Amino acid sequence: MISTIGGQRVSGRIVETEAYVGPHDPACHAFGDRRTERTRCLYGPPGIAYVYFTYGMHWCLNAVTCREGYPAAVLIRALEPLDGLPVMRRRRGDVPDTELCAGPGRLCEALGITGKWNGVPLQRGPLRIVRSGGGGAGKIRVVRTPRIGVTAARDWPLRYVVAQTRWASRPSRRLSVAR
DNA sequence: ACGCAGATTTTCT
DNA sequence: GAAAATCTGCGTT
Repeated sequence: MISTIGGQRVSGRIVETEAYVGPHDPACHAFGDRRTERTRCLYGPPGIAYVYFTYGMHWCLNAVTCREGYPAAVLIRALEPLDGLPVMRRRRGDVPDTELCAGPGRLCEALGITGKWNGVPLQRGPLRIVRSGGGGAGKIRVVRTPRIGVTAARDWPLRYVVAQTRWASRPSRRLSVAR
């Protein structure tokens, strides 16, 4: 994905995501069909950003999926930094490369994402998610684990991590193979 | 390398 | 008023 927020181009390859699926997912913000100001974009058309604030200091980016009216989204949890590492470091501080975008709050800070970008389209504009550019997508192995920081529905593993990547928010040791 | 607690504020009960 | 889709720093092993 690519961010040109603030006139600075930075990009990275998505290596870790989590799914939050509908009003019957106990971990979903819209569990129990909660239509509130915060979850408004979750119910919107697919392909837009759902950005929320949590733990008093962190922003998290989701891509809204499924159909309009059905609250579902994919949380972007980690990126392999590709372009604009100096810009990321300026925003994140002088941390090791592996910690620049490893975690939903971290990657939002590295990309300059705040609540201001809630509801923007992700196909065009300053925040874009594009198909992997020739990086051998389709050949990669993806593993599946329980979602992080989620106590509800631990038996419903909806976290997806590129196998053996060093860029995830935590190591993916021995895990079941997805898909 | 690992575990724990503190930070900090939005959102909803 | 409590909990939260987290991160960091500091303590101990």
